[in-house]
Amino acid sequence: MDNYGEYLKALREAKSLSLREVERRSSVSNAYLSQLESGKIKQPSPINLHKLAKVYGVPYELLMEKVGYPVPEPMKGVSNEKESKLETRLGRITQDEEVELLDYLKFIRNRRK
Amino acid sequence: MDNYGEYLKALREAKSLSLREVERRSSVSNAYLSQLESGKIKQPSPINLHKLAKVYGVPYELLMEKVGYPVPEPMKGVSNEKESKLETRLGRITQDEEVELLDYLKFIRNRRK
DNA sequence: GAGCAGTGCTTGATATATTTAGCACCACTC
DNA sequence: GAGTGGTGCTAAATATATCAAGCACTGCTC
Repeated sequence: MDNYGEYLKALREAKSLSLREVERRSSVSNAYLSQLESGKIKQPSPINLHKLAKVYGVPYELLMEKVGYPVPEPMKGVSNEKESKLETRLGRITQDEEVELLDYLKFIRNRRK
Repeated sequence: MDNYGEYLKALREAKSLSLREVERRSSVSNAYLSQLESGKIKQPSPINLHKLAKVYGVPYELLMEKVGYPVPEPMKGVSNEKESKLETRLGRITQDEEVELLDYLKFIRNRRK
């Protein structure tokens, strides 16, 4: 519910895309994208979130959650549980998972200014 | 995509609830409910859909789907685990980063099901 | 340095979501 | 049969989402 705008901006910058490039790929106007990123839009349409999720390569549900929309139950347990060591706790991860983790880590690190 | 309004109306009538009773239970105005049921609203907020799903006892995802919103797709290629040394690829990660990555991985894995 | 294409951003216009206030129509009770 | 209180529904008002147009700024090329 807080700052999903900053999140979107970080995603875009992590991929080095301009607002107009995202507009081309998602059919969401650059003007609107700018407003999204600066926190001027409270409840964007799930349809647009879905388009952006595709362009940025992040799960649609994650964007929904960031915006503050309810997310289907099976995915509710995103947040908390006790974990310890990375390798031991993760076990083996798939190629796809690794790609996503790397993307996400890049996002985490770009987040701090 | 067509007439989710009729569906909502059928749900309400199946429970023998009046518009105002649903308003009481969901905090969605009876006026708006009426418009929803008569097909005058194209894209209701997921938040309201979630409220109604609760009142009517149907899965939130179903309402989302009926309205025409994208619903989370089960991950397509869970594909073969190509082993990798995660740490060597990620480099050194901080404790905070690790926590976030673990949460995110949990999210990824909960997503498909 | 004029021209041009790209950048993020704002503004005004239009569409749509949602609510408040109120209608007209039923019951039922006194 | 006037007076309640319930029903679905609508109109007007407000809020918000979204886009088209355009601004001011940059960097590049001739």
